[in-house]
Amino acid sequence: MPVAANLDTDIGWALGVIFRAYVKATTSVTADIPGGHRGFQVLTRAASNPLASQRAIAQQLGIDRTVMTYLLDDMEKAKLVQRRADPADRRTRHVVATEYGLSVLADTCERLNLVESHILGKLSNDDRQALMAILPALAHQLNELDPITDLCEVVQDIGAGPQPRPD
Amino acid sequence: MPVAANLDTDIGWALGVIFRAYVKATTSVTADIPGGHRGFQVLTRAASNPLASQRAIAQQLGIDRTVMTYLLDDMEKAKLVQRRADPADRRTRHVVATEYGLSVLADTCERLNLVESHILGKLSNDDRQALMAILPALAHQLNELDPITDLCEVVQDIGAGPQPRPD
DNA sequence: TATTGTTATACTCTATAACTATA
DNA sequence: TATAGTTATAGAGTATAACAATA
Repeated sequence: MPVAANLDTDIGWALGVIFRAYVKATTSVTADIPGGHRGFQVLTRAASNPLASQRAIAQQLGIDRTVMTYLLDDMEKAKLVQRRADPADRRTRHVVATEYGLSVLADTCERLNLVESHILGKLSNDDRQALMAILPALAHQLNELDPITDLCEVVQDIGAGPQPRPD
Repeated sequence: MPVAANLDTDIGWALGVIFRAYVKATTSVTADIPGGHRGFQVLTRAASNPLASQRAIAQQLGIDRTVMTYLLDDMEKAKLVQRRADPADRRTRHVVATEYGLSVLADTCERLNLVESHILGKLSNDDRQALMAILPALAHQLNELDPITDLCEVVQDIGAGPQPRPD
């Protein structure tokens, strides 16, 4: 029986390897920020939109709202951001970056670009530019296309499923 | 102060979103296999190379060797693979897929391709083909380029680091 | 002594639900 | 009633070190 799967065509494997490598490589770069690369992303959102609520940031970044609470607690302790009650709806809190947070962000960005260059290192210029264009576009699509969860329905129509386990 | 970082150019964010979407979407597809998509990858390696040792598979897949032990315990209980002592070096164990394991693998592959198509759904044909070529190539490079760990040295040369925290 | 694999421990993430305060 | 945020708990995943067997 020939096996169709090999690692060269397994996108999941490739994504995992690349993502892990990215996280590993950026760990030292984002060491100043609680939560590492995730804290960095929160800081980015807070800096680019001072009216962003916890919930909005969490949704955009795929972070659970309960995790967001802990993360922001740490980031506030580190003086990177501040929570401010929205006067219009006192349930929601805006996350705003402090001056110090902005300086850390700028510094981190600079070093992050170096790491990204290193990660994408041996790709040709064409390939690199293609990736830098396609990856964010795809991510945006997936982020808006919310219910990725239920692919089982799509998939269960194709056949009888695997053979019963020999017990 | 203009902020250089925005999410559109943040490869880390894009990778995270895409990887999480992939894992989420494949969870139901790989439900037959202990460890989900990771168990699937182990099964793939075992099927494509019956002489692959635990250590070799773990290294290739970026799985800790202690995790590999638990994972293989579960996969053996599920009758998907067997451990066989290498006659040449009795410390190492080969991981071989069972007949049942191969059938589960084939079935899973089929459904996985559907999920991948769905994930890459709205990309143009050109973009999809570009991704399917670049991603695995990059992953291979990163996997061989072992010491991704120490980018701090590269990075620490560029400047004084962030400003001191205001206390 | 070095390596493969196993076991045990602790630590970090994450998911879930219950709770508050607002609307 | 529904929503934003918080808190507490339990579970999964992960890292670490100590250990046995073999080289």
